[in-house]
Amino acid sequence: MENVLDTLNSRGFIEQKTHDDPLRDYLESEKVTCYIGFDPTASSLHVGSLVPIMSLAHMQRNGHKPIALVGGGTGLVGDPSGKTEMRKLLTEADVAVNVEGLKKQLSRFIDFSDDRAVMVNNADWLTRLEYIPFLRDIGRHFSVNRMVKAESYKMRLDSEEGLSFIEFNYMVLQAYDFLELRKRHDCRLQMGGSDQWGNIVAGIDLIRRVEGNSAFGITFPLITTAGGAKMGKTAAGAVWLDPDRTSPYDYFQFWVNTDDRDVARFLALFTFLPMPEVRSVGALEGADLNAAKSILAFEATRLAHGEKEALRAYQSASSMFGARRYPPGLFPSIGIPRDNDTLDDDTVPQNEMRMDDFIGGIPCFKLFHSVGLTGSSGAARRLIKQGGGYVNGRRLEHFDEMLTINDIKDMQILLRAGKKNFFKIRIKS
RNA sequence: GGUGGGGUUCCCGAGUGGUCAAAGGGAACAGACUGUAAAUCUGUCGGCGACGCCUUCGGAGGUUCAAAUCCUCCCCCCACCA
Repeated sequence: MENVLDTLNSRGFIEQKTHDDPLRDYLESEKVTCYIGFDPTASSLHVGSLVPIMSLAHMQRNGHKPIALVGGGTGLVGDPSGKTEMRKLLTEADVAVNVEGLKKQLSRFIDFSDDRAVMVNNADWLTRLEYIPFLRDIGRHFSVNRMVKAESYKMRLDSEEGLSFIEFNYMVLQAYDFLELRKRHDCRLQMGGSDQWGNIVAGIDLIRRVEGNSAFGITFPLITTAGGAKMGKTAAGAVWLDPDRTSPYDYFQFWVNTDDRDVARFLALFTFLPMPEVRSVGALEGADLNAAKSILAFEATRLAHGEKEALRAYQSASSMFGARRYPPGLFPSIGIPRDNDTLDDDTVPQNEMRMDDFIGGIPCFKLFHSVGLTGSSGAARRLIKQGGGYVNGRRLEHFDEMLTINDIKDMQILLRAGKKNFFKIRIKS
């Protein structure tokens, strides 16, 4: 079997790693256990966490055993690495709720059955630590001189805001996690975002000092879009994996809107499609790339929300924007519908209104606002004034145009804001 | 604890009595161009059925015809000193 290191490398997961050859040998010679920590700062993971998640999934597919560590303990402290501001401290209750949410989502990507992967919560050991023994046993291994020089603290040390003592301790706690997992699960590989390098190396050092064992680390590159922005953010904020926060349809659309230049890279990172097929995308140009974007979106949605939701989202998009034609040779290995017989657009945002509501007529800008297509009715006015408001495909001329029963077509009214934002009102009598 | 510097509309950041819903930049949104892309150009960018009214400049009071701007107290941040 291909070394998982090569898999990760060819797919663009690796930014930096410790011990080149020993790490390779380690991964080749045995079934290893590796871990990544996830911050329970919210009750849902978002697209920004997908790289670590996928890397764990690759590990598992290659026969290794991943540990997903949920930072129920470290979440109480807050990681300052690479951050310009201190985070709001979470309460224990918040963290506990969030941990539950994360577990559920990770299970979609990683198989936790039969001990094939493990989920742990560092609150189990961190919250029981006693200060003095901890300082004497662990703290003595850390050099403040070195910590102060760590890149991860640099930004904060240089900033106006400074670095509080609680955050300064974060590195020590994360290093301790690694040691703990080494003891409990013989885990000797930690992975994480590039901002975690300092924390990971601190753990490796600690393991060596305490146990004399060597341990390894891999970091992932920070994924940015070709436009230079941090990947995974939209106007509405983060793109969440929780379907209640970001609907499968929006999730699908997020991926469809990928920049041309990012398509192949994202297919490699965020799907399991075989690399030879991914590389073939590089040959596509212009509008043909859109088909590849649909495939990226379909696969990404399928992984996060399941096949059924992915199909629904795909079909909704097709009915709103028109069906795609796929070059026949493109991605033979996936189950995206090649014909569009069974269109079903019921994942488009929608609500129900009564026929009676339209008898007196409703000013269109009010309606745009009330269904949530705009944030205020003033914004709806602007939208329509600027020519961005549509009803059933017809551009609205005036913001105060009245919508009446005559605008109901097939017992529905389709509103559109701008090019891509649809809302369907279903009418019941 | 002392001294000094700060907290402005999503973010950065001007503004030190009226001309301020508050410069400039970024982000965002819309339009044109396109391919549900990028880049570019144009417009918008607190709320309100809206040439007017209402709410905003850390919080609470006060001075004034008039306050983001002046005064008092309080909260928070930063630097240096202790």
